[in-house]
Amino acid sequence: MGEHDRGYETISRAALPVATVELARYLIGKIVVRETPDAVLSGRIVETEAYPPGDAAGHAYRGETPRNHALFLGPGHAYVYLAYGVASMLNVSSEPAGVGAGVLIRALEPTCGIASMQQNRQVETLRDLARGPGRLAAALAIDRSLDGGDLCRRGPLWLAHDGQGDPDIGTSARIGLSREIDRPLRFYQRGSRFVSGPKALNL
DNA sequence: AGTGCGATTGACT
DNA sequence: GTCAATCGCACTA
Repeated sequence: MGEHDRGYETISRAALPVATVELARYLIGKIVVRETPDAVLSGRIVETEAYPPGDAAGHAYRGETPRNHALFLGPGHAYVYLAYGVASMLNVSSEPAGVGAGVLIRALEPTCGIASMQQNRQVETLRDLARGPGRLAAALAIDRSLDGGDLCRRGPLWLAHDGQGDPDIGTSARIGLSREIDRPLRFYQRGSRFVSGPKALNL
């Protein structure tokens, strides 16, 4: 491993919580690494949402389809889909293989490859590069071609530990849903300015 | 085969 | 604060 990725280490499958809500909390403070032929991009996860089994707002609620197949892989696989025909969304699959559930990654604090992210987003402001799920995917050049990928191995897209201590985690209702709107399944790093949503939701 | 609808974003009043 | 853009996919017929 070289300086270009700050020596990040992969997160083993065994280390990932299998349960969706636990995984959503666990991922706060972890690193998403994106490797392209041109650059290595990474950011610290500051906001997630859990979509556990049986959740009427989850994409797996009506059973497995070609689109949501990746949610049914074991923990630690990428589920990427296109929302509103405009924005790609990155999720981490959870629960044992055959059970459809996952965690949406909603915001990152950029750590490496910031110049490339600015190029990908056509935006300069550090705070706005990956604040929001669609922006995050755009910043890291994530699209459906990464759907189903293994996030526990080095490759085009993977998860890493960072050296920091455990962050202070806040909880709230999820954002942008029309169903199951009151469940406290959104998690975020308290006080982080890289968290999306109304500012009242990052206290 | 046709239709309706988002786990959003950015531009505008 | 409101609102349109945009398209893959699940659902209905």
